[in-house]
Amino acid sequence: MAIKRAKTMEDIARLANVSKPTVSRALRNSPLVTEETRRHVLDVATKHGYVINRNAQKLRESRANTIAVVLDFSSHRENRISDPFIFNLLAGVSEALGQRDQDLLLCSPAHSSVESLGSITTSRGADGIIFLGEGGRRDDLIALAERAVPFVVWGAVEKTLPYCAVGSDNFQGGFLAAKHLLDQGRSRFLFIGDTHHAEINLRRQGFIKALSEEMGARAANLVVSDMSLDDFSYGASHRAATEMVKGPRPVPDAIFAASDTAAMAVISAFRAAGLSVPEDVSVVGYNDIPASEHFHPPLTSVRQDVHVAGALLVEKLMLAIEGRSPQSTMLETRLIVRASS
Amino acid sequence: MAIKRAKTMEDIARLANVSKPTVSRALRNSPLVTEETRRHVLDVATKHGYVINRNAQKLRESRANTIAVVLDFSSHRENRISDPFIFNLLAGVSEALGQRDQDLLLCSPAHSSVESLGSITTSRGADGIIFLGEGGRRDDLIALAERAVPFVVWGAVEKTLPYCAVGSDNFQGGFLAAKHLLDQGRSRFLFIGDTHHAEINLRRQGFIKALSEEMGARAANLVVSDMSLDDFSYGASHRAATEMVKGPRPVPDAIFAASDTAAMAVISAFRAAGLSVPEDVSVVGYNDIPASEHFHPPLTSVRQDVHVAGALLVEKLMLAIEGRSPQSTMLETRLIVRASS
DNA sequence: ATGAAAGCGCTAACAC
DNA sequence: GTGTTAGCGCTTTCAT
Repeated sequence: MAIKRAKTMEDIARLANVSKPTVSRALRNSPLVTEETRRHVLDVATKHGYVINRNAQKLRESRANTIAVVLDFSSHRENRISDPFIFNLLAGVSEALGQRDQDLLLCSPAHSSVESLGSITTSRGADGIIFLGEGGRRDDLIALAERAVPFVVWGAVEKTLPYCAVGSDNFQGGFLAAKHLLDQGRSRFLFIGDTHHAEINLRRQGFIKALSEEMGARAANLVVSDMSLDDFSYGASHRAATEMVKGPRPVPDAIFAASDTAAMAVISAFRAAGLSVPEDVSVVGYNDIPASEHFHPPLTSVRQDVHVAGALLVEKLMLAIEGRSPQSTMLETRLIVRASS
Repeated sequence: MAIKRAKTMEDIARLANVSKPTVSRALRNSPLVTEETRRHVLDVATKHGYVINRNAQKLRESRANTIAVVLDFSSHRENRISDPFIFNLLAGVSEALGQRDQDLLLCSPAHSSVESLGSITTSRGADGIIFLGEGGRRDDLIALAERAVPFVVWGAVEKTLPYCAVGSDNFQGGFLAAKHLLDQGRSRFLFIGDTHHAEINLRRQGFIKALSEEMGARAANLVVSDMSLDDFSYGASHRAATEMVKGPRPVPDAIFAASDTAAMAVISAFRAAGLSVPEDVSVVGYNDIPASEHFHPPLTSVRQDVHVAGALLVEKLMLAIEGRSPQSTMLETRLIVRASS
């Protein structure tokens, strides 16, 4: 059997007795071609299994119809961090891109600096970039905003950012968590999370805000403490919580952890130390990952709609690519109350 | 500010006082260029922030250095199926591709038939395809194997497959699970899983095999039953298990569920019915998803190395692209014993 | 409504 | 070692 060279537009043109541009127009549903000709061309094309060469098309056109999505796997793999939230987000983005017929180029930042990621657009491999998480590279992102690279970021939303961000309303999430814990009659509060992350810090601010509003009413007998973790893995959280339980009494009776994984670890450590959840201590997590519902006890958590998030990220990026300047948006958060609180 | 047109190779050539091909050679570290010239060209290129146009390059070259990865998000989203195993696999593949400097084009089968996915290679958007899960489209994959499209599949590994597959040794996994349950002195066995899936069916076969080997020794007082679920979600599994507990006694005292999610659901249902795990019933799951370790009780599960799996998938696909015919491979499975059994 | 010609940015063949 | 020429497969003028 002879080597099969893929059919080109020229081949189809010859087979259909028309010219190359006519084939092009027919395939693109141009109004400049007779319905009859179009039918004929399409017939011939499908019969011969013709598929357009995307690379030639991309070279010729100004747009690649491809979006680069940057997702930091590495931090997830090494410690089996188990917070699958980011994957749900990826699914949301994937679907939104599919609806717009955009290809999704998945990039890992591990192998490439933000600098070189920026060049993915100038190298015309993609029209724009979606960063799923700022991953401690905010400075790089700010630098990238200077260059004419269309991109949007899932992460903390702040007025001062020079780029478009979409993110959960972290402040509101923390606020809701605190309100709920106050409603349970708790008084010794603990916040768990690495406040070096902007998102986490906002959650803490909302948390504190709700508590301080309450201060007056409750004769200032509220106690707020912090446990900062720079490693969100289950293991690290568990160790830290175990240490804490061994420490000075009384231990907190209300915990807000900035991730479900950490919340689960803490619950586990507390129970191992003989404390009951929610009897002795109420716990609230963040992200409402699927496992939270099945945890024992089922975990109260702050949920955000990843589906909407994905659609929003894509929509804004499209605007950015068209040269407009989309606004950042915060997504409503919702407290899913379960047995852990 | 004037509109910035991206610099082309020609621009760099002019700026460096050399010809276009020389720039090309310099960038590609061709031995056909003086070290001095190369330095000079590279200097000019970096100084002017030149990045090569990947589309032009792809059009010209026979390879795109891009791999399409097909991942069925939809089944995961709708019922929050929560088995993040496939994402870990994606991470493994992503890393392996990164190491080989291959781009990863993420495709959702929802928007595209296998037929059209096959054309992604002929359209030169990618050199080959990695299917992460056969997702009930085995017939399509078999059809695709007829066409000259390089692809590999994560899924069931069987001698008769006309394509290259990489997968966990499902038979061995089921076998190990049964052996372990037998070691716990159990006698009323239940297998949970949709045996229409080839992978699941193999797990069941290994499970049955181990039990039947034991039959002789134990005076045939073993009981084996099945619970088939066509929906692996936590909710469906939970409902089915709840029904079962209400049914005729005695209930099983040893359960092997073909996914961790289902295992968790069953444990939860059984405990709600007043049964204890592992006192009354031992449970073993499959995949060892991160949540398994944190479940209550921690779940015994069959683990497979996704990191190795990703590397293997990529390696074999590369061979396929080079025109060779890589062999299918089964990955060793390991039983991670935890408190649930 | 259709065709002829030009050119997107790159690399491979061939000259020198 | 370097430059010249040609062409990858497509879309877009510009004719007709």
